[in-house]
Amino acid sequence: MKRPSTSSAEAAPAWRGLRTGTVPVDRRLLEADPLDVAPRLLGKVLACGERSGRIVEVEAYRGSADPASHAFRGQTARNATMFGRAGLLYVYFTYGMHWCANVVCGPEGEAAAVMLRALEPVTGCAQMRAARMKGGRRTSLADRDLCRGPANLTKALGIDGRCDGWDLLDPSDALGPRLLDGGVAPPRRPSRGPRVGLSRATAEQWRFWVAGNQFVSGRPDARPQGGAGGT
DNA sequence: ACCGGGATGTTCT
DNA sequence: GAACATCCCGGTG
Repeated sequence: MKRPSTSSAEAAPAWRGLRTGTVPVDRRLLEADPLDVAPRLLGKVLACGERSGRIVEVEAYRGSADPASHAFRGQTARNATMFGRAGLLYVYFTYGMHWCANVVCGPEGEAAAVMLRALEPVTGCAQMRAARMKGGRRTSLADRDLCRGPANLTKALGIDGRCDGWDLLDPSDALGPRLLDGGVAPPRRPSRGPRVGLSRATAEQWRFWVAGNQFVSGRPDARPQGGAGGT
């Protein structure tokens, strides 16, 4: 028999199988420019109840300096959380049916956030799958697709508008959404490119992801760094 | 593989 | 009234 010995095409992430970790992310890490925060969130863990996943893809939104940001034209009822302290969860509703989750960063009073676009599931896959398939017509869902895409990951973790403004770094809360540091260093050289789904500021390369990771949304890395050799 | 469109409702012009 | 930080399905090569 020919067993698929998928060698290079499906290289497993370095942190596969590592523990989730229980230490909240240091808030000081988030009190910086979202362009610096975004790549440093790669490898951190977003958890909600028993469900958790490693962050593998993010986008930076730079508030008043960013025409594509919800906060570009100032504060409104929807984006108020973006102006809060670093570490809050900004959740908004879009396209009439989807929720998207962001980690607020920067100094309080300044609107800045990092949108979470994809997670690599770590725990609670069964719950995630149940949440994703609820109300849908799907009959199966691969682990790889559980938290792939910003709206998919919120649905998988059960995050919605009720979570807007939640403090992700509150160690006393083990049921709501939280941001954990499992001691895994972010990739030394993350991939980056334009943000997805925008009509403004399309030249900015403010999307960051773990190179070659299978759980990133969109198409996998066409070229995993220096792949000029093989076929 | 790639592209096009529909679902669905809040937000802002 | 248009746009929207999306997703899924079905059509076509």
